[in-house]
Amino acid sequence: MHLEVEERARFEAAISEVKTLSPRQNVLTAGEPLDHSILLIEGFMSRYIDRNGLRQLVAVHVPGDFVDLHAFSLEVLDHDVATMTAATVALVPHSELEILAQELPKLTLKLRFSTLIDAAIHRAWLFRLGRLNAVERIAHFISETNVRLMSAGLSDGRRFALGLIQPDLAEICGLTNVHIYRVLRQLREQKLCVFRSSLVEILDPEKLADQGHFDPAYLYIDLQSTDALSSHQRPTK
Amino acid sequence: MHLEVEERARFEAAISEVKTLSPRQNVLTAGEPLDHSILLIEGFMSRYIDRNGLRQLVAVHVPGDFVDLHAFSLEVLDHDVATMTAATVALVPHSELEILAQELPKLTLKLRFSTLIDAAIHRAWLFRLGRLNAVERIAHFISETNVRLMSAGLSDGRRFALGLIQPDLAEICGLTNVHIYRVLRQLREQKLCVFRSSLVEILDPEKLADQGHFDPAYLYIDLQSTDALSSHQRPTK
DNA sequence: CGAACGTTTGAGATGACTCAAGCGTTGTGG
DNA sequence: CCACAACGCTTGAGTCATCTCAAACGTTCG
Repeated sequence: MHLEVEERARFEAAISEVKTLSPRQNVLTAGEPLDHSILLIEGFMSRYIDRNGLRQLVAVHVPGDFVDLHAFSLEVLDHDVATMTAATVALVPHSELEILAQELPKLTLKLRFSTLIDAAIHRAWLFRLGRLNAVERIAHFISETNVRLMSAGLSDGRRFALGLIQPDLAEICGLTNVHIYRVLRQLREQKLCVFRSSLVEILDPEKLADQGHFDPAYLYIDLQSTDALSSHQRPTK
Repeated sequence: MHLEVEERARFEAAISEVKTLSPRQNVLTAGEPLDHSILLIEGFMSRYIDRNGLRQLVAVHVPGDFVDLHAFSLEVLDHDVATMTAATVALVPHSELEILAQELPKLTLKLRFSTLIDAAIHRAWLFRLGRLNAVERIAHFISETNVRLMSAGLSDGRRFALGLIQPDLAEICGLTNVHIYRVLRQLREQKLCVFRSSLVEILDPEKLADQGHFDPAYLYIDLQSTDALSSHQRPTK
């Protein structure tokens, strides 16, 4: 998200606390009332639905993402939030967000835009789960994550660090972890990409994207320019 | 969505055109720039992703829903929009929405709230596709639709009209239409529900919801009160 | 050093798919 | 108004992708 100098300053002043979180830690639980939102500064976090022990990830967050900005309006979340790796987060009280909203309408537009991107990513995940087979799902996820991390300055387009393990991929792609292993082996043998727990290496980004029917348009990222915090193309309105 | 008298009047004044659409008609195409949003007044509409001929529905809209309010900020959609049945829609120019946003901040909050519900429904669909089997997916979808239609005053909790055919269910649930038939037969034989193209009859709503691991919390509907337009619980902020 | 957990591998089961065909219904044009 | 085409529904047989269960091995962490 591209912020003007003043916006950034005001936004940073609104942060009530910066916290370090340990890996694999539950952070928020569905149904809890919330009075602040979380900005992810470093590390990876996830949002997931857990019903009767059936766990499905609905989002993976990379540095620069607001993890639960939607809680500002919804007040209560319909899902849980957890860290995947160790993480640094900034807490922003909803009361401060309300003040910011009134004083900096352009910033509000940018924040709203980011919740809409979040929804667009949900839709891409729906396509992935509904219409792609196992190999294609993984290829799609890795391609998507690669683009998002490039935009955050955390991937060079071929290699990036990711704190995910095979059971995570299973919960993301609606598969079992045993099957994830077989799919990863296949991607390795096809020389498309190598997934080693904490490091992903994409050998052929274009073929991988093809295999996953991936087109980054829905991320609304201006691939020409990136900035440190994360760089969803800014709304022109 | 609950609107105050003034809000409703101003909102209705913002409508530039009311249109009747024929069934099974494409209305918007991904990538097209948009300068207005669509409010569905009567009938059913869908949003779907089509990549290389693979079609996946990402949303079904019922009367009272804004179909593409997110286009107001995104400007371009990442998916297509179509009618499922004959439909009546109201067009609201984005320029008018912008004026409304400035003059009626509370209305803006309500509109934003409705886009967040939209995202919450996406997440429930992710759970459905990622973690439920065929019978459970259909049970979940029918239970969800029942609650949404009750809230719109279009279901009594046991019967409702729906313009969907079996291939639609297939594209919603990530299954093939042949398999949809077998699942529907099973639901019929289990005396849970009967789906007859244009009429859905739920014989045991509670068991059906159980079967689909369905909990309506994510719809943020106040099930005590309903109103004609649609009645997402209004944000208190 | 042991426990917990992730990874790797195999064998067998099964849910959903594919292909194929007949039937019913709807809409349309002659 | 009838004939036909298009499309949805129903059914069966066979295939295949993914799951389940089980077990061994490696790694990390306390």
